[in-house]
Amino acid sequence: MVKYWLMKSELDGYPWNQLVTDGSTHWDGVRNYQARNIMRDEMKLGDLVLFYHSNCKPPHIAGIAKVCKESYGDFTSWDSNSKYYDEKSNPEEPRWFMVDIEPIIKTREIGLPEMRENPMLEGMPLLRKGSRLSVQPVPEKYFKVICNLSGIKNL
DNA sequence: GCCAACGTTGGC
DNA sequence: GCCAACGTTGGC
Repeated sequence: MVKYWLMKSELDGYPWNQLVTDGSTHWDGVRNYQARNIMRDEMKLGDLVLFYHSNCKPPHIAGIAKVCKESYGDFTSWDSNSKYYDEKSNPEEPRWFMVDIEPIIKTREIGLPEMRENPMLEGMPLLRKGSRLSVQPVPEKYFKVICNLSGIKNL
């Protein structure tokens, strides 16, 4: 059973185009337990991911990606040179986890204001006040709406 | 740059 | 286990 997710990336940090250039990437640097638990326990091979650009005007969905490797320890967490270093994490007992994703298809840029205005998206976790989770679930119905807004028929 | 909404830390 | 202080996220 395929599940759906949304991952936030800053436009000037790791944008969609970079993911396309790289072919796939490991989602390192998540240091929030809720987001970690989702990656560690729930994201499975083949799950689909809305790739969201934050910290830009307007914030928007940029593309759809797919989980191409399930969770493993975030190696930046035991790299003392990394800005994501955490002394309490190590390869034997990783405290932080990541998954790999690969790009599937670019969407139309669907801005946050447009999404807020769309009654079909009412209740989507991303649109909740104070929603800060960088990795979050997307109920299937909302994912379908996003696809429709982009003219994407079959994935 | 502001600030609301969280999440984390640490004293008690 | 409570909660004040502090830090971060991220829209605006």
